[in-house]
Amino acid sequence: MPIVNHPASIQTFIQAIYPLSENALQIMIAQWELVELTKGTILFYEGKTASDIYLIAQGIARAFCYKEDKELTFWFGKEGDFVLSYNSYIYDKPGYESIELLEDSVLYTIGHEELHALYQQNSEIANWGRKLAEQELVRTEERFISQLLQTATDKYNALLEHSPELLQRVPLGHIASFLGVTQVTLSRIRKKITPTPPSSEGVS
Amino acid sequence: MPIVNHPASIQTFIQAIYPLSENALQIMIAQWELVELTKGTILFYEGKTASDIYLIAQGIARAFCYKEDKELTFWFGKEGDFVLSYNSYIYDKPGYESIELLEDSVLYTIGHEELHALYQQNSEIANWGRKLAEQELVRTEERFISQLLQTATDKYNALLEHSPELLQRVPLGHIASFLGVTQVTLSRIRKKITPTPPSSEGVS
DNA sequence: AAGGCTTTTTAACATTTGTAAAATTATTTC
DNA sequence: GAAATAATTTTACAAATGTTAAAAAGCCTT
Repeated sequence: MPIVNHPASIQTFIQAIYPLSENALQIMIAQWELVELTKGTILFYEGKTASDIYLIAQGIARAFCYKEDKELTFWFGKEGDFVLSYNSYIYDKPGYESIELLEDSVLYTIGHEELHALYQQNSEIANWGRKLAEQELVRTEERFISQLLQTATDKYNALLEHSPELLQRVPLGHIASFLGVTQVTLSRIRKKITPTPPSSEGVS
Repeated sequence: MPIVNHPASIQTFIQAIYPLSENALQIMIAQWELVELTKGTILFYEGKTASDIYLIAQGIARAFCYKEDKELTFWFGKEGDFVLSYNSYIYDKPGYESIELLEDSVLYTIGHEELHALYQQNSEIANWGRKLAEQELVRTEERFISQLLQTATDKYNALLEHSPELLQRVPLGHIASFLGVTQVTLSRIRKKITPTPPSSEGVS
């Protein structure tokens, strides 16, 4: 049984970054390949140099690195997100993070060389690549700022509001490290927010 | 008296991002304008929408935002760095930060519209813009990761090693907030690192 | 070089978060 | 549906950092 019946088409995801003409779009999508990968698959290994880029059509992924021997999750990607190790890709050097699928997933993929060739050959696609990097930059900067400005409680509430489904799909240990606290602290936060889980009796 | 006698030329700074052909380079630099601005000048105001981009030829700047009523410095720029509020520029919305010159400075500047027009008209410049965003992304991501992985002591030592001049040019209050701690904590860190400032007597 | 301003350090205390281990709750597997 | 496994919460204590205020050191300016 396929993981999804009707994943959003790759066109939709690509056009969401920066609109391309029909011609540029066709050149672009011809280079992407559909793959289905299972939960637990590592898309990118720490210490390796990036070679492939992914686009998530269905599924969820996380990027993490190690502090001492604890895993630190610092990024989640879901449908419509592009997956690559920018630090490895830009400087063509070993990356410091691993990227793992947290669900059975459907992805589109393209090699770095192929994408780079498209950037050189088509100026619309070059501008598409600029927009992708710019959007990713702003997302990263906003996370960085929120790390500075917001308490873990603030950030947990923001998650509750903007990505409630993430809390359903991802173990709390990963969420805690994403918020920059231990799981114990996250538990304390959750307890404060839901003061006493109301007993089911007496609730109409 | 000019602030500098021989600032590095704009060509050098632009080519450092991504090499342009002589033709593209000329198109590019024709649009940039030289300005001298004094210490304390605000290049970008929180709440405003970005309109100009700067390149620092000589000087130093910081980006900061407010947490309650304390200033939080989260970025420093020096010679060769480009200055813009990406979050405001990308989505054409009010930015959350202000950017201030910490020294009398020499800068090159261009309007967003002009640069955007160059991206559309010249594919080399579009790829230049992609590279700029990608490099900025990696810098931001690396700072974000170091915030997660490193203690304030680690980060201070890294500053000492990689940007010792920054510590000379910038007040410690700004450095402390850049490292994500209070100035009191930074003082404690410095005390540990330089256990007892050796008295000048007896030192040959 | 004396006074006034700013920057940096120190002190004492309160608060928060981390650590490690146990207890509880959910989920899976047979 | 009982046992086994994994995930989450709780507890008690230790360690690190923040807060507020005062002291010390640096620096301009006259």
